[in-house]
Amino acid sequence: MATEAVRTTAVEDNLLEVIARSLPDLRRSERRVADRILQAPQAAVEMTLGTLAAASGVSEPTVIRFAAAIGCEGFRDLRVKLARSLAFARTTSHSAIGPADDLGEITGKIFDFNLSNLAWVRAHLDPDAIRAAVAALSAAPRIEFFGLGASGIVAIDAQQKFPLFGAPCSAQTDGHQMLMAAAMLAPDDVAVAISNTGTTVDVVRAARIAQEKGATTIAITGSRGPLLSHCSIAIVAETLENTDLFTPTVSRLSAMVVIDILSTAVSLGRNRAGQDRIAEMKRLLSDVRSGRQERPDFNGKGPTGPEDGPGGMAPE
Amino acid sequence: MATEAVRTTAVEDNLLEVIARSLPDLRRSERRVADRILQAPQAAVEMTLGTLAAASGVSEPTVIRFAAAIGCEGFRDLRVKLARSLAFARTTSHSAIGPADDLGEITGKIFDFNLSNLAWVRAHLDPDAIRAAVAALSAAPRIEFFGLGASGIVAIDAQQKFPLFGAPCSAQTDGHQMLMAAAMLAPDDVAVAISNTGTTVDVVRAARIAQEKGATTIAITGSRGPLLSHCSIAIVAETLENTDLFTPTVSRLSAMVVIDILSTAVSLGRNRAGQDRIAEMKRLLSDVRSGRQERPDFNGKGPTGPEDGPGGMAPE
DNA sequence: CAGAATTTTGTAGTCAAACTACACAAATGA
DNA sequence: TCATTTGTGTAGTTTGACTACAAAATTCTG
Repeated sequence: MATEAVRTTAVEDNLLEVIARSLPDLRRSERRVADRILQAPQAAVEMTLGTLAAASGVSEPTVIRFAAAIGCEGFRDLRVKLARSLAFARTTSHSAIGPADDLGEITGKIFDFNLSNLAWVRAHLDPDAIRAAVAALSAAPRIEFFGLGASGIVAIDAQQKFPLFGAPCSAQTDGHQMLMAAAMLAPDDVAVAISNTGTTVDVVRAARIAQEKGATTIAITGSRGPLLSHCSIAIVAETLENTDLFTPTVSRLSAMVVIDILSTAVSLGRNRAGQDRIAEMKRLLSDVRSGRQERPDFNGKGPTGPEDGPGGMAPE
Repeated sequence: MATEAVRTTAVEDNLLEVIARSLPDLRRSERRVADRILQAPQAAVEMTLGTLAAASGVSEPTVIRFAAAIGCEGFRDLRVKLARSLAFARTTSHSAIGPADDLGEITGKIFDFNLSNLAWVRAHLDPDAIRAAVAALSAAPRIEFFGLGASGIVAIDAQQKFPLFGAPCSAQTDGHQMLMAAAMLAPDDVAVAISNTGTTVDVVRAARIAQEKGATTIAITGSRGPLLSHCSIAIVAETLENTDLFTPTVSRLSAMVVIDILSTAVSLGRNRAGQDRIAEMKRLLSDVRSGRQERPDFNGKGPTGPEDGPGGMAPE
C-alpha cells in the first residue's frame, strides 16, 4: 500500500502552517477567514461552512474559495486536513506561557530531535545489510551481543528479545567477558557488535576474535570506524548527532529500532508456530504482571523479563 | 493526587483504538462498517456517508448509528475524529505485519510505527507532571530508579545520566534490591518507578515503600495502573495502540525520551551547560529541517569519546 | 415450535449543508 | 473617465447528513 507515504512530519503537512504562510497571498476577505481559523483552530473544525462564514464576517463562497486557495479540495477536505494538523498541536489548554514555558519547549525540542533522527536513520539504512543480517541471525545456532556503556543497554535489550531470534542469546557488557564469549564462538554463530562510535577498543577486539573463530559478525554502529573492518555485515545507523557531546539517546533509540527490525524479521521468517509461541509467552507474561503467578526468576540477564516482555508479536 | 495530575485523554482519543475495542459490542451490520474502516482508514476519511455505507454493504442510517455507537456526534464528527487519529497512525497502524511482507516493508512499518507513537506521546504528555518531576529531581539529594525487565533497561539508562541529574543515582532492576533501596530512602529523595503496564507488583511495592518513607515518587508508565496510586507524580506516556504489535519497544523508546527530557531539564536548571545543549539541538534541528542533511561537525572533545558516553554530558 | 415481544436493519423522506453560476461592486490602469 | 480586471456577495442547485417509520430478523416465552 502506501509504503511511500513517507512522513517527515513536514511543514507541508501542517495546514495551520500552510495557512499562516500563504497569508500574504490571500485576498482581503479570505484573509479574514484565515485569521479566524488561526485564532481558534480547535473551534474551527467544529464549525460548519455557514457558521465559519458568519464568524469571519464573509459569505459562504468566500470560505470555499479560501479553501481552494490553500490547496484543499473543498470545505470538507479543509476540515479533515485541519483536524489532522490539530492532532499534532500540543494540548495547549493549560500550558501557561511564562518562565515555565521553557520546559514545554525543551520537551518539544527533544521530541523533535529524536523524531527527526529516527526519520533520518530510516531513510539511510542499508536494506542489503539488514537482509544479510536477518539471514545470518535466522540460521545462527547461537547469538552474542557485545556492547559497552550505553551500547551495553542496547545489547541487553537485544538479548531480551531472544525468543524472537529463536536461538540462545547472550549479551556481554563487560570487556573481559566479551572476549571470552567471542573466543567460544563457532562458525555459523553470530556476533553482533554494538558501538555508536564504532571505535570502542574492547568491542572491536571482541569482533575481531569472533571473526577469527569463523563466526558471522554484524556491526550495529552509528558511524564508520575500525569496527567495520572486523565485521562482515555493517548496519550503520548514522545519526545526526555523532558527537559524544549531545544526547546519545538518539543513537540508542536508533539501535533499538534496528534490533526491533531484526528480531521481528527473523521471527516472521521462521514459521507461524514461532509466532504462536510468542503469543503464548505474552499471555504468560500478563499473568505474571498481575501477580497471579510466581514470576520467573530474573537475574538481569535471565530469560524473560517480567516487565513488558521481550519482543511482543502476534495480534491476539 | 496523582490521578489529578494527569490528563484524562490518550487512548480514548484514538478512534481506531476505540473502534477496535468496541468491536464486540457492535451489531452485525455495524461491525461491517467498523471492519471496513479499520481495513482502510485512510480511504474512509475521504468517503461520504453514502459511499461508506455502500462500501460496507449496509444502509446509510446504519453508518450513522455506528457513529453514535462509538461515541461520535454524527458522521461529520466521526470523520473529524478519524482524521485526527490518522494523523498519527496514518502509515502503519492496523496493517499487521505478516510473513509475506517484504523486508523493506517491515523496516518501514517498524520505523513508522515508532515514529507515530513518539509523536503521539509527545502530544499527550502532561506538561504539569513533567514540571513537577523536574522540580522534585532538581532538589533531590538522592535518586533511585526502579524497573524490571525491559523497564529495567530504561532504569539503567536513566542511571547512566546521573551527571545530568547532578545527584547520586541508582538503578534497581531486581525485585528484592528494589525493596531494600526503597526502604533506605528519606524525605526529599526521589524514587522513579518505571513500568510500562503500571502493574508490575515488585515495582508497585517498591513505590509504595518509597512513598511511606516520605520520598517523592514519580511514575513513568505506559498506562494507568495500580502504580499510580503510590506515586505523587505520574508521567503517563500512553502509546498509540494496544494491539501489542511492537508495543514493548515503543514503550521503551517513549520512556527513554521522557528520561532524556527530565535529565535535560534538570541540567538546564542547574547550570549553563544544559542551555548550550539545547542551543546545539536547536541548531541541528534547523539544519535537518532546511534539508541540508549534512552531518554536524565533530568539533569538541577530540577523538576519544569513550563508547557512547554515559549521559550526554555537556562540554565543560 | 408457534407466536409474541424485542431488537435490528432498511426505505423513504426531510432538512441543511456544501457547492456553482452569475451578477454586482471595487479596484486598477489606460 | 471609462474599460477592464479582480474581488465579493446573492440566489439557486445539488448532494450529503440525518429522522421517522415500517419491515425483517432475532430472541423469548408458553
